[in-house]
Amino acid sequence: MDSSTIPAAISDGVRERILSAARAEFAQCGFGAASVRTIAQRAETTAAMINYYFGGKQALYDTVVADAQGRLFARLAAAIAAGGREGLPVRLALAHFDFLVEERELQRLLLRQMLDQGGAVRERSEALVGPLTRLMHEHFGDRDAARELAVSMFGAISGYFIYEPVLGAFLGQDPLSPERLAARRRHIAELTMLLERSTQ
Amino acid sequence: MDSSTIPAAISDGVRERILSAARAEFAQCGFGAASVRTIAQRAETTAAMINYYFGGKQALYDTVVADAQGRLFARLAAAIAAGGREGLPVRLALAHFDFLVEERELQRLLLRQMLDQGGAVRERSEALVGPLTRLMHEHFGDRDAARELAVSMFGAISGYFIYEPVLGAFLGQDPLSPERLAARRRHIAELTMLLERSTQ
DNA sequence: GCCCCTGTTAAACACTCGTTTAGAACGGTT
DNA sequence: AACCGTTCTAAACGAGTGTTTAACAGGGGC
Repeated sequence: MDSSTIPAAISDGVRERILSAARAEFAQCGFGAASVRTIAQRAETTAAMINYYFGGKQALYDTVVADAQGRLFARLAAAIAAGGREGLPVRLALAHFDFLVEERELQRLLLRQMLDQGGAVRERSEALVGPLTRLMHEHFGDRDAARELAVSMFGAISGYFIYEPVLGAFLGQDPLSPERLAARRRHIAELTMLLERSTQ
Repeated sequence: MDSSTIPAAISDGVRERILSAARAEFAQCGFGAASVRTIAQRAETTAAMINYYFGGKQALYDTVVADAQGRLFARLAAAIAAGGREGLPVRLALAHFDFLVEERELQRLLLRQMLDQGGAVRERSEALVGPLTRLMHEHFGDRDAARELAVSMFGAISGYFIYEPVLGAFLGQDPLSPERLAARRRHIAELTMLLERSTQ
């Protein structure tokens, strides 16, 4: 919610306002249910401006999604580049976790993209997953067990946020409170180290 | 895809045809992007029949979602009721895994529901999560570590299917092939036992 | 002065949406 | 026979969809 109003007031470039409004709206409603008029209203413009700057609803969506994918990948790449072999799994896991905490909007966006256009994601995923996979192989080899564990860790990390609406009843407290997030972060780090040891 | 055509041919009750067409369409497109006319076409009827039998698009959606939630919960409850304390975590994990393998459509449906109407899910989750949580507490006590691990396991299991479009590039093979699914199932069981031991 | 280009607006376009309505067909009851 | 409720169809309704269009400002170059 903040990300559509506050940045809109700071930078008053129409293109940027549309982009951040679209990010919020697409994340909230998905591509099909989002309306260009609503996006324009959030960006304090008219719908025609969206076509003027981006060429159409689909092109705007593609821009927003590519941007989000790039941001997530940059975060993970930075975690890999940060240090040596030591503690890399924990760095990767925590980078993913922190990304999801700070950019919950982008997670919704990318999740929806996976649900809506799984096929399109499959085609483009080579460019995104390829480099990350290669870097992982440099560090861990290409053992099946390591790959399997990596999938489990990514699922465990993002699952906490995906199932957040249901976790309140399960955990007995707000899953997104600072204390809860800190506890979850510790758990993720410990779990990663435990699993790392188990493959050695 | 099959679930909309084959069952429609078997049972030719209009109400049932609409239900299974709606399940497929809502899972594929989400509530907002799905169209009652498309659903009617899949069910070989007219859109007016949807209002005649269900009262409207929203009511049809609610029916479909409640049915899906009930099916998932029944599966998990059966896994809990199946035996004693011994091996319960593994039974629960594998029940969840098998549910997702057999009913991928329902997973998409419930995932979308969580994304689209997180608030509504939060309200209704007590009825769904409550009994399951109570049963878990009977078996594991209400230690924080056990709850945290349960969340991780649910995430790891469902994450495999959520990220399926991307996993092909990461794993180097079709994530949904029978051999791959069998390997993943073994991994889930081993992982669950490993984590169970770690909390004792 | 005039002209061109960029940014912006409001109106209109054709279309789809969910829902409502009037009426027809049908089987069963009286 | 006439009547009834149920099931279904086809058409229409108003609202909202993405996109296009024509007109309009305003600044810089000639």
